[in-house]
Amino acid sequence: MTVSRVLRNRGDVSEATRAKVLEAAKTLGYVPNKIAGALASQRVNLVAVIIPSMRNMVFPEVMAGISAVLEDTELQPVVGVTDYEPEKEERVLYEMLSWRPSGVIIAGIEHTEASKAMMQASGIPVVEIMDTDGNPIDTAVGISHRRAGREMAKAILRAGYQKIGFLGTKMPLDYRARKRFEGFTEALAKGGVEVVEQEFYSGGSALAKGREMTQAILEREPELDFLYYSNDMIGAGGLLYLLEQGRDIPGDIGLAGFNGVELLQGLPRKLATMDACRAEIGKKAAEIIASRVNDPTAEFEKIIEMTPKISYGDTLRR
Amino acid sequence: MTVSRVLRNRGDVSEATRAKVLEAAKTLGYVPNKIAGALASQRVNLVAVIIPSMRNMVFPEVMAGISAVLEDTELQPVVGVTDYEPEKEERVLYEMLSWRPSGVIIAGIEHTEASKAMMQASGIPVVEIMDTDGNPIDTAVGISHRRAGREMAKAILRAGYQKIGFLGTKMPLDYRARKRFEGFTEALAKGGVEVVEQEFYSGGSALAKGREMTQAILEREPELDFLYYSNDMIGAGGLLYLLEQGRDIPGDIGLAGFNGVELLQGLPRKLATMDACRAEIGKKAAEIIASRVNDPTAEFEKIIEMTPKISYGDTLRR
DNA sequence: GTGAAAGCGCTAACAG
DNA sequence: CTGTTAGCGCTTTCAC
Repeated sequence: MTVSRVLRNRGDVSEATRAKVLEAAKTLGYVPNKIAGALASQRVNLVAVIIPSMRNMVFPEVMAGISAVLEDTELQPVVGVTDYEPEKEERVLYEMLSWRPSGVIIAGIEHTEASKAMMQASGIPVVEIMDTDGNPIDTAVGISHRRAGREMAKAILRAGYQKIGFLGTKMPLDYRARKRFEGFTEALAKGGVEVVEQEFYSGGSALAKGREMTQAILEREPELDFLYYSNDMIGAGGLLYLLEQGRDIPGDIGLAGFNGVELLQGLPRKLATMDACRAEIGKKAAEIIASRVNDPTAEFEKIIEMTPKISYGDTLRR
Repeated sequence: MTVSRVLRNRGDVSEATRAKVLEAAKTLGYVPNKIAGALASQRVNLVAVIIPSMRNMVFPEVMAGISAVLEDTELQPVVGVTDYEPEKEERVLYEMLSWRPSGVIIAGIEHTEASKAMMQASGIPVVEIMDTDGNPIDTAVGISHRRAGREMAKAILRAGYQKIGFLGTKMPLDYRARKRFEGFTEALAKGGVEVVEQEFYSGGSALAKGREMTQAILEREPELDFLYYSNDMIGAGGLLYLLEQGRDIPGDIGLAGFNGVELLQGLPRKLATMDACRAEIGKKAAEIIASRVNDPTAEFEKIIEMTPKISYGDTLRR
């Protein structure tokens, strides 16, 4: 009836009735039932955002980019977390799709067959973010992690480091970290250099783990002159440790991480790193969803690759 | 019809038909429409979780506690972010309630009148978390920040520090930080000590800001012998700065933060802090929601106050 | 400008 | 065990 029209500012309603309705709604604490609304109108202004974790620094920033863009639209993000588990991703996706969102933004480009089928069948725009090394279902926005690893390797070679160590997470399902490592070793190999020693961790405070791992790897292989960390947090731990040891950085030994986290600004030395373009990725992904929701017939690119830049900081010679 | 029954494992269905339905559903990539289901059954297995920010370390941990508990139930968390703005909280709440969730978990105990009215009128369990200094709508689970401030002040007095500086965020709407500060000054006053100097910041990398602020406050007031930070991140920045300056900690100058973030484990010295019981709060809040959803008539406590413990670390004399 | 009627895709309750 | 029926609270469409 008329009430519905007022609450949605649609159609012509006289000022008088309009005011009356608003008044009544407020005093009653009335909140319209979107479930019924969505069922009737076949429209849900929700965008499913599916990410592996909230504790990674990376994803809150992506979320911020998404929120900033969607804020100016009718759309709202709803997040689901997968803990890096493909089956959980599948469950979360199923759950979210059953609410018939207007679009999906999902981290990564690797998914189970069932997940891919669901997204394909959903008929809504799907944007896979963070990684462009693969075949997107619909659109992918991100960086090439393989390339990121290669670029870092080249910078290290240019600087003349020779005995390289790699420190990372023990996560078989972190495809992006793995791709970086692959690109890294591949480019080093081209320069005739190889990764001499590796160290992996899981769980615990990343900063503390970074210390421990750095100590451990150097005990096993004291001759290392460069340490490449799979994320900035463990890199920062390593940096702190080496400074305490009085090592000459970046002369005697160089360091680099990955991500460009804000935290690094406050460290005694700036860790070399590579920006993962998190906020831009979120922004772009949200823009794509928004525009395709408004105009489902519009053309769109399949892959949008951002170019991360190396930041040399104080731990990597030029 | 029967399809509905098998998809929900309800009622008796023969194995034969059951298998057939499942088969068909899978090949078609069929995802049931929860919107219609919710409308018909008047049940929505969603719990609205409303928090100020995702970038605060604090809230991801609370979320983890909530998720861990809800994982074992039918319920699912859906998060909304308010950016510490009361009107945004109001909008987010309205939006979420319009989807008729089974319960609400909301950070803080201060809300606009409209927000309170909505929650009251919703008729669903509401748990206000993080803060117990105030009048909960329904149930509150958290710590008393006023008390937390007092406890820290007492520890500082016991240790004999005399000239205290306070460093915090420029956030008029961070009620919890303010309550801590109030409790802090109040308890100091009882010991005949007062906060000699203050410094506030907003925006930027907390670690870097902690450095700058510490330098600034000590330039203005070099005699300070204790610095109380409103969060661990700026405290960590201050710690790093003072170590570089070669200051004797905690002899010459003491430091303390607030929150007990994991990051602190990896610093050169352990910053004194006070645990905010984040994971426990999330867990307890989710348990309350879960039990009240299962049995709406059950009795429940209005306020559940946790007791944070001081961790002296290496920056506060005993 | 406002009301009335149909129906969105399910679930619940009841028949068969 | 399986089919039928009547809504859930809105939006949409069409009359008034």
